Amino acid sequence: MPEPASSAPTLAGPDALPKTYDPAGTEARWQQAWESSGAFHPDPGPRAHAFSVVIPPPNVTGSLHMGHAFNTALIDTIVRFQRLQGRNVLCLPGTDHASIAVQTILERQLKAEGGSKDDLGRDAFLERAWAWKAESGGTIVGQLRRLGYSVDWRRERFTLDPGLNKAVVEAFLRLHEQGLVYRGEYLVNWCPASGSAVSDLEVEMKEVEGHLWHLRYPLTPLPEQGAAAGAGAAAGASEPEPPIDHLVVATTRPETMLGDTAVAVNPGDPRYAALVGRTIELPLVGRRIPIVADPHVDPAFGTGCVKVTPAHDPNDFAIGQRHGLPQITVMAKDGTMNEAAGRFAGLDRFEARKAVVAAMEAEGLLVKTEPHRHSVPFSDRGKVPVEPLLSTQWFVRAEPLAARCRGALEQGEPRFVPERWSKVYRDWLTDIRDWCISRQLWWGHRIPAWFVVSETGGVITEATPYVVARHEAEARAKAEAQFGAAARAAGRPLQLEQDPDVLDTWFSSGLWPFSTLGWPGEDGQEPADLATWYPTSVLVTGFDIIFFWVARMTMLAGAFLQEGEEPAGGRDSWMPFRDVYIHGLVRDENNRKMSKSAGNGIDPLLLIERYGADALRFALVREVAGAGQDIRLDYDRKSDTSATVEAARNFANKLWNATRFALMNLGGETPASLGEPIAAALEREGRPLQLADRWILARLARVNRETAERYGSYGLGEAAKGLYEFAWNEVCDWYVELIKRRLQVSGELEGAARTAALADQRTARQVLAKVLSELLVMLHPLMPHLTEELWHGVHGVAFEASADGSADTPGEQAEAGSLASGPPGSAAASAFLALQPWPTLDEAALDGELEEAFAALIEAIRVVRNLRAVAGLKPAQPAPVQFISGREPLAALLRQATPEITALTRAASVSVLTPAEAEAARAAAGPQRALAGVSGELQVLLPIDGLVDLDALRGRLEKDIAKATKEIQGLAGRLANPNFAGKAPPEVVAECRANLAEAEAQAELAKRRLAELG
RNA sequence: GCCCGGUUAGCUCAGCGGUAGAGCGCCUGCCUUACAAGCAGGAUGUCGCUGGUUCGAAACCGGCACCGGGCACCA
Repeated sequence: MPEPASSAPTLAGPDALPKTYDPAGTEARWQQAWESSGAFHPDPGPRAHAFSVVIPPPNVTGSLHMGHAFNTALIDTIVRFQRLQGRNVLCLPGTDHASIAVQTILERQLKAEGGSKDDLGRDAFLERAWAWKAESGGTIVGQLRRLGYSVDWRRERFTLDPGLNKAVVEAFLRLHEQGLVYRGEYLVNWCPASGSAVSDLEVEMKEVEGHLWHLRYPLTPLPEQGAAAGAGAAAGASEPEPPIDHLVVATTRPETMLGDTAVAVNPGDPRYAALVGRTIELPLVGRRIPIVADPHVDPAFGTGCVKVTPAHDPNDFAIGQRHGLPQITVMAKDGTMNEAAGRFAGLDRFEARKAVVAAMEAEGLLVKTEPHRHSVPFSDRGKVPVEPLLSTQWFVRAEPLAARCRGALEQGEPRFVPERWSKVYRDWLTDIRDWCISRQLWWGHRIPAWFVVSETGGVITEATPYVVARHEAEARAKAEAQFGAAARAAGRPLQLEQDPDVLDTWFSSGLWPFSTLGWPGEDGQEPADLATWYPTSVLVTGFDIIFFWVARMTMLAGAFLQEGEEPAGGRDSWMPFRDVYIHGLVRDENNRKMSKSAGNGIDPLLLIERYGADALRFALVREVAGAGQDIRLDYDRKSDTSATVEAARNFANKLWNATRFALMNLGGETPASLGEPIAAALEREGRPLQLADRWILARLARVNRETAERYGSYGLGEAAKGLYEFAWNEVCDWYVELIKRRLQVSGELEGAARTAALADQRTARQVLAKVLSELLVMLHPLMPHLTEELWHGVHGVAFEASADGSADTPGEQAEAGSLASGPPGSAAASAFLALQPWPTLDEAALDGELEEAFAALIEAIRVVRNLRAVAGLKPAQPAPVQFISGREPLAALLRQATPEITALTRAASVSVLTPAEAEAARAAAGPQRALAGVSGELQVLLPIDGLVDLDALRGRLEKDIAKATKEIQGLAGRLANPNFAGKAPPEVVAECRANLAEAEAQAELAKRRLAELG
């Protein structure tokens, strides 16, 4: 093992650290250190101090995509901030078994191998599924770690693991006891591809170009003529119309006609009123079916006649219920026609469609075929049209659960961020339909129901009685109690068979916020984790699963975390989360949602390898300023690069170098050894805070306050942007530049001058150390690895930590480019930046006036630089600078900052004059050729006769004049309006006047200078 | 049909009553001993259209157009 290079933290020499930040080693090292020290393993404690998040468990369907990285970045930023705030933070990770998705993948694999799940058998199939889970789950967990997720891996859960299964069984049982789970035969969405029922939510309507076939259905002839023919009011007064002998119906699914059991017309439709009650001879089938009147039929659409197929269409099903029509199923579960379809039996449903149309045409019953664009329900997973099919399934009665949630929402629970999503949630909970939860799949939670098959000849039928139980023994006991005696009397031993089906994945996901915390617990004892961390503080997820997941969680929590009217366990709410932070989706460069199936996903690992996890995180979070909005990630597929992430990487590099600069200039000291820069104390010591110090400390305090406020209220993008600007545009661009002169005490100084310079140097060092250190803390939630590394560098913690030899340190620690020589041992775990307190806000440092004044100073320097650039002065060419200002605060500031101005503008000299002094000088010496610029009321002159490009100067002045003139026109126009002066607030009017005066002064100055150029 | 968003610089987006901002890109000049993944300077917009409210509208209200999304769905 290489020696934990004692040279690495020798930060004084410029050679100690490379010029560019290399994230790979740093990130791996800290991930390892955080984990091995248990930094993110909280213990249960008082609820008051707790903060908890359960992560949305990714499906074990392969690997993570950018959406997960985005979600992770947001959650981790939030929980890391809360940790810095001193909360007892639990962030609980896990994965979801994704029943149908995983089964689909496995079946596809088997098919490719020439087999099928039925060849394999249920047990072997499940074995294979678990092997898949191990692999995919491992990949995903590895990716989450790579992002630096500060979760408690000890508490990692999988929706199919034993603890969660216990919760699922318990939930099913209790819902069943409450009558909220029932079994029955209904029309469900059947996915022929996966051979299972799916819920309404798993169906996606797609517009397709289809046909509308008009079919002629002959009426059954009346036994005797005339009786009913003239009875209809429609016939009117005139000639009796020829008697109607058929109806025409239109359909998009002709094959379903084989299951027709009626034709319906609107009850108010005069054309057909007389026919209601008569019958039709169903073509191809020969069945005699009634004509019924039902308000569902729109008389204006098509012919106003609708064929009714109760077993194959939801609307028809409802009509059938109203009229007591038989339900004839003509299709099998694999999407082929069954025996009831007569000669069409065995044909695939789409083949049958063609065959039925052909047959009707052959019989002269096809009236016409129209192209017709309409919506067809497709299965989300199977990607084929779903078939409404009658079958016996388990359902959750949704309305009572939804009602509780609607009630809670009226009380503001949960709080949606952004608020508008609450409406989407509420609307879905209104007029909700029952939830079909059984799936004809193998991979999932087996339904805890046992059929007493001995009661129905050894097979499961719709009529077979069942018991719901926690396990087979309990089922047997229950069955024995209910059916035992009768069965013995009848001489047939009780025979049980567990329901072969599994539960909808979302049933187990719906329990996630409490099942992961130990619900339902043992023997009625409340689990400690549940007591501490339920309700969770916030759920962070995409808007696309508000119905699937968010609403299911609130509904199920309402069933279990409530005792009577009160939340269980003495909590203040049964809701699984206080806030729901809804974010958008990550879209690709063409604004398409990134998804695996669309093939446009970007592997987060690719970007992490190129730019670092911190850069990716920062880039993603920075993009979310308008929360709830989708984010578009630019990406060049040819080169696997992203300008957005690259910019974040550059920021990381900027921080690296700022720290490098500090370490080279702090003389080996740390914030602790330097001590806090306290204004009063420094004053007493005769080395007071300088202007720039006070300014940056004022800015630091304000940024501290703003950032904490933003992090705490889901303004993560704004927090990121604010810190970026502060770090780069203020700390680096100005503060560091301003103090360079003070940090480098010249060796030529002697005696008292040297003592004073060294004292002032210490002041600057103190401020720099404080600003940098606190900046790193504030940035930590966004860029955890880099800040952890730099913070250790600044604080010199690495020295102490490496002193013990770090027995378990991996070899890579000593690599070049690491600030810390190694992660601290467990004893030093609390020395992690991740576990530091948020910097105390220094209220006294806040100074709005100073910030404003300093902004003016910066602007003045900018004007000088601009003038120099316009005049084409060489960067190194010194030039005198003259400021003319009548405003004392600024003038004083300029005088005070003369050394800084000199350094930052390459000034040969700096003088600050009042307008009167300037006039006097002018009168004495005559006009001088000079560059002139204006910033507010401040005039800036660079008297550099002979050095300048006169044409460029003229151009510049003419531009100034034009600009000022335009401004004068606008402002004067406003002031000329009597209503403005009368109605606008006085301060606005005053500001307007001041601006006008300044603009006029600017124009005049520029004109004068132009004239003086000759 | 119902309900949400969006339309601002070449691109991605902030701003949400006081006469336009950032990042990237672009142009000019700089290897200034923290950083060329950088520094300094610069250019760039009838703020979708149209009425209205207001002293004042990118912002508030009405209408329209276009783009995106969700829900429901008539055979």
